Amino acid sequence: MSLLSDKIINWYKENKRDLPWRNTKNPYKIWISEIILQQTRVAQGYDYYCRFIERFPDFQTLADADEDEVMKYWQGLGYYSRARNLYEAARSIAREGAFPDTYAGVRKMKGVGDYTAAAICSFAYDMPCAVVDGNVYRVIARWMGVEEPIDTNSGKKLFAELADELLDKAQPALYNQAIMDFGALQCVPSSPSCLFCPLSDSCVALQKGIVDELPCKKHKTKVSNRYFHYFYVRVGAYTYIYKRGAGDIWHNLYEFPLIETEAPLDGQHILQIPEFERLFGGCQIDNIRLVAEGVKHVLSHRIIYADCYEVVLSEISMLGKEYQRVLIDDLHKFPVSRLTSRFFSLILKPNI
DNA sequence: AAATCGGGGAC
DNA sequence: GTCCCAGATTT
Repeated sequence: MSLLSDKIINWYKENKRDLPWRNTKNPYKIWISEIILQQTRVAQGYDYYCRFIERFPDFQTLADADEDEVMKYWQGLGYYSRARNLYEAARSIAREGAFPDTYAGVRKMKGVGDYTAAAICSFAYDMPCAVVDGNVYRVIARWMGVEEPIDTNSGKKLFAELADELLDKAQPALYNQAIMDFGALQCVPSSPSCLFCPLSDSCVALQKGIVDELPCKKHKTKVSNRYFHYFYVRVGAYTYIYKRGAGDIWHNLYEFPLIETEAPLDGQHILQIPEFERLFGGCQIDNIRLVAEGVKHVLSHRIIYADCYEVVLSEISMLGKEYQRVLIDDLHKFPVSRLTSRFFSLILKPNI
């Protein structure tokens, strides 16, 4: 065991957070917690974990559920492929009969990469697998003064090797938990309290005065704009929604009929484009009005500007078969994006 | 190797 | 505004 392990574990015993997915060796619960926490802060995922485990206490219950319900429990969390992969993996496990108990078996599960496999195997099975998440990158980069970028193949390989060497193989679960909590609470990204850090006397980055520069990244994510025009169709007590397909954001979430344009387009012009005719051709439009304009919705790599129109159709009108007709009162049952959720509350709640 | 995939919170 | 979060998958 290294110097790092002793000091971090001692720090952990004094500063650890009490979290519901700790103090269990149940691989299912650990798996669920790890998927929820991918790129997600504990504070954001905490309630989702509790609700998810309450509704789906084991993989068989999850496998027996409808995918729409699983997505509903994921609504608002983001990165929805996690929920789809989780469901697919649960059905696969149900076919196999038992949760995998080898590293290779765990690593093959849909949505489980190197980090999550190491987390499950160390926490549930006490295997000597080093986790390498954002916290670990930061702690190792700073403590050892590694200036290699963490977002390149060679950089990831280097940090994985370093993490393996530093792992306390006698107590991998405890060490892994400790180094991640240490990164999350003590060795924080911005303005860490190095004065009160138990590693300050051996931290290379602190000695060099480059704590704030580490870890290094090579890439910046490019952000582009998208322009969405939604149509809240009203036919009596009914409206229309559709399920988004693969190859784009919000796969398997529902939303109102949508026209996307490459640039902003106002209400005068939206009526004249071919997509509008394709959507509403054959319908008798009694009324159309703009209910929300230029609603800004920010994703990590996109900025969406969304309009929403209310379109009142006569009773005989029908949209294409790709759209499903649902009671307006039932809209809340469908899994939707945060943006669509906003439109729901905007439209469905009475104006004061 | 680079892009894609959400949403929220800290600064 | 910027950066990051118990990352994985696709191209």
